[in-house]
Amino acid sequence: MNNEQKIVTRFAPSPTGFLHIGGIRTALYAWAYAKKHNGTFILRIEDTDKAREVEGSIEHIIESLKWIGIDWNEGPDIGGPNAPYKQSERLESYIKYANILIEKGYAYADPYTEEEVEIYRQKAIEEKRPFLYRDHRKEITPVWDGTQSLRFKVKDIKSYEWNDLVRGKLSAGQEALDDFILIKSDGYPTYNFAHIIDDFEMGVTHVMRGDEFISSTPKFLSVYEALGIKRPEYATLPPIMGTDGKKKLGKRDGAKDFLEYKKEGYLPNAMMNFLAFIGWNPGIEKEILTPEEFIELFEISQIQISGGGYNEDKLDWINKEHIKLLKESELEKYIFEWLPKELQNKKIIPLITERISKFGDIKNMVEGGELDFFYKEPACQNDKLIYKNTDKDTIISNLTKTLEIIEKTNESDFTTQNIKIFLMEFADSLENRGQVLHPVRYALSGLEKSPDPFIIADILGKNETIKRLNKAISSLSS
RNA sequence: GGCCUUAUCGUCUAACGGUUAGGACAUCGGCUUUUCAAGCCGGUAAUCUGGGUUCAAUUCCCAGUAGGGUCACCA
Repeated sequence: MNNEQKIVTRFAPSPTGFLHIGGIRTALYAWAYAKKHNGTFILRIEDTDKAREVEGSIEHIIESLKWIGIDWNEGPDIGGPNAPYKQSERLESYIKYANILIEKGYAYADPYTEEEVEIYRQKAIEEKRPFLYRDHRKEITPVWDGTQSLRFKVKDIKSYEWNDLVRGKLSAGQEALDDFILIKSDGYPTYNFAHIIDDFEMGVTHVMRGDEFISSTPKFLSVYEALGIKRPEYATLPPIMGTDGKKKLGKRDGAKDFLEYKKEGYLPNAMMNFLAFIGWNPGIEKEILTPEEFIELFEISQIQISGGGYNEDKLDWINKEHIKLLKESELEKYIFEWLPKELQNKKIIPLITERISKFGDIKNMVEGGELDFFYKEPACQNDKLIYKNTDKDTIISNLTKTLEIIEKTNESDFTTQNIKIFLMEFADSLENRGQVLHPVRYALSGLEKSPDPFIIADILGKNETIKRLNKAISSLSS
């Protein structure tokens, strides 16, 4: 039954800075597809543009992928049977295939300087027509000595039609075919050439890529034909649009470093879940998926065609749902990472998990200052201690009674549950519970909107609770 | 401008010729309630326009419109 080919996918970023969600999503799909089919997932670094290279990018990229939980079978950090995994270290391969193309008459040294070509290009732009280098071919070209750029020679100018796993039939006009550069004058290959050679040598079977590559596919196809090698399957992913829903998301228009999400306190599994659904949908109603469930459900045929924006509200919701999925120990670890030392108390965990969606992410929640009162004594205003139209003396009396209840409670019985039972018993004896619960809550938190008084008292502890109640009583009495 | 490509609630989407066009997020209302949040229940809300094809179009075809991509010694 298992005579199908081994699936090999890759993610091939260039080290020109950070990765944003678009890049991570491409990696995610390629990874999930390989995982699902027990295939191989390769991380390859496309560092052929030394001018744009940003130091530290590779480490940053690796950190981003690892954080969300994407791992690879072969890569620059771990090696593998097809090493090396940086294009800058694979130059001999490109030269080898470049020479084959020269021999076959499919490549020639560029007789023009960059400036000369640029003049032709500008003219084409002014005349609002596509620029085609092949319109300016020279009869005689120099022998390639590695100092000029090497161009591919299109012999058969035709329209191409090919099948895409996501989009189905795709096509391109003859204008998409041109004598493009294979090897730059600095000796490095262009993406257009290098990725073909690498994918071939590494045995890549499926390429997940953005729609910006549709137009250049005829160029790739013509190289495959010239070399007489088989191309991988293409799966074109839908673009991720910016929050405005219009322009495609890119670094220039504010796409953020993927690691920012880590800094804001999103869970990696939530991010994976969120990203998985931008451009893919399993067609079932379940929307909260663990990585294992995602891999199991993932199908290329269910990748979306049209582009979609992303919705940070939905990310917050997904994150909240994933928080619910955490085991107690994981939850504690996750939350404590974000809390100042003074707040690292097990009792605060339920309070945080139930209120996190108000803030979206945990970083916002902590920095929002809503938890500050736990370790900073609040400043209470007398009039705000009063519940509705209750008279002041009743409030004082209720606070005093509460104080007695608290003082009577043993240290060992001082739990959220017990405090609630004791206080509610008293509150229920009044005409309105708010006449005690409101002033107590405000006295303890100093906030008009806060968690309930029972859990606050529990977290504060008996002594601090007594202290704050006393303060409120004396403030009202004076 | 040429070429390529896309189009369902505000947003992300389901539907693969026949459905009261389904779900989720957001929003609105109700319940609960000491406030906020959470939770539960319910509501509003969509097939871009115009032509075909068909007994029947969200679905297939064509055009228009609007978006996106591409036309680098960037990937």
